[in-house]
Amino acid sequence: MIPDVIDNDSLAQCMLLRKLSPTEWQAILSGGREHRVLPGEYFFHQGEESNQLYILLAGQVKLTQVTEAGNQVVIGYLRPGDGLGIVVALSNMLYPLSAEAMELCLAVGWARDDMKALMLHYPQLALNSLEMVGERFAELQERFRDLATRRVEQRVARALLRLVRQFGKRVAEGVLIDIPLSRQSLAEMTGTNLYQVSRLVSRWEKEGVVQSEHQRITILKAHELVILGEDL
Amino acid sequence: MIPDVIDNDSLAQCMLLRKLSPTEWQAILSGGREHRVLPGEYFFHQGEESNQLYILLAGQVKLTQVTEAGNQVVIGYLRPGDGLGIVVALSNMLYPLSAEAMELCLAVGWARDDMKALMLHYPQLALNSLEMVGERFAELQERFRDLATRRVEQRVARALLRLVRQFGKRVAEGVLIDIPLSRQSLAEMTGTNLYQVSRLVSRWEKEGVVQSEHQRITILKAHELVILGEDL
DNA sequence: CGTAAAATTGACGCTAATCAAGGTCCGTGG
DNA sequence: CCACGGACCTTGATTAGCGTCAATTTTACG
Repeated sequence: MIPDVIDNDSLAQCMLLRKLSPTEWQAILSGGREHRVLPGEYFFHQGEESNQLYILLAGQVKLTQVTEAGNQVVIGYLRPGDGLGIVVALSNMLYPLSAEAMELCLAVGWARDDMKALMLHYPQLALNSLEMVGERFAELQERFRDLATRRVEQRVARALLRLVRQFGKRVAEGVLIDIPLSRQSLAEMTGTNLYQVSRLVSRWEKEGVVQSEHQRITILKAHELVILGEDL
Repeated sequence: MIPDVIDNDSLAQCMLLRKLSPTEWQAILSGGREHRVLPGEYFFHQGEESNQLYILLAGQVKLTQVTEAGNQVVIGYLRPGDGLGIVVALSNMLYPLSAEAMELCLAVGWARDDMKALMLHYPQLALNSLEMVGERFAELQERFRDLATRRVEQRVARALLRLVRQFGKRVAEGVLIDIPLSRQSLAEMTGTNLYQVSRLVSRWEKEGVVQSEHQRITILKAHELVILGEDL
């Protein structure tokens, strides 16, 4: 049974459950299990058998890959309402990446076969999943194109803008990216190294475009970043 | 009505229709329309409203994107059995890329809403779609990681190996990549330019790893390419 | 046979990765 | 509360990798 922590408001805005009735929510959710994951712990690791999929209800999650050579790549970050391992688990693949909780996370998890059964019974569930995957797919494609065609400066600028869209929080001076964000992670998102990122952020800070503290970046002039990202 | 050209054999191996019965195939296919697309023509263009989705039955299709700056990126190639615009159309997005027929193509196309209705009626259809998307997603993620962490030489080597897996055809000397493949296209797949690709292919040809004619590449020593792709 | 597209090769210059050295911030335990 | 260690960040110098331009050759196709 799903605890009271999961109120109807947070469920209503979850894309997986759209166009389904609250009574159907109950049926679907009771097929899953509640999971709590502590900061620093993992939902799953790259390379494991994928037999479990989740919907994140609270907390932030970081998705990373490691290459054979040991290089890390940050695939992205998740917010409440996002899905974890949905396509992967349904395709019987190994998890292609690791999902780490950046703070205390609350999620609902289903066994692969249970979710398949649910989807066969509530086809709208599968349609919603397709839509969720579609958005993620589009974003990955955009980032792929960035990596293929743009220079480091533009890629980092655009990565910051994406993070603003996802985690932006209005503050007095501008928009704060409300996750702990190291130079290293930004580099791993944009296919470069921490040195380049550090240089860029330092320069932008001198120019008054951004403002940065330890692991925190605030965008002061988003329009400037847009221009930098477009390459002119 | 779907013509006889579409025999049961080619349908049986189409992932979209797996775990469905031949009578269900008929119902699903009769909700769609047959399309023929001539070489050089397009299923759809980047930026158009996506209200149509397809399953490719015969022919090869090239997926490309253009950036604002005018750079082309090759997202990939499709074979018979692959889907076109499935996620995109179901997510009510604009087509994020263009799909060009490289030869005479035969496909079944559905209107977005018709396919949604079919999926609600035959949930297995939606599950199969999710699985198809999953594979494509994993491949894109792999290529993203390549772009983020590997040097040009490795990326091109690995792109060739992927193409071998997809379009490889055993010939006397080795494995032919059985699509017209220009240096330019190979460059657009790997985030570099035709000059680098030309140099690499020339060198590999001197070393006896590959053999190339106009727009055709044959891999003679795949294991060598694997080593090059791993970076040692 | 002529034209346009595709491919080759060399030279040059810039971008970005790498290495090194030192500074800053943070949580932990004495 | 302060000292310490580890993670995070900065900045400069160096160099390798890569993109770009230019000139030429090869190939396909009408």
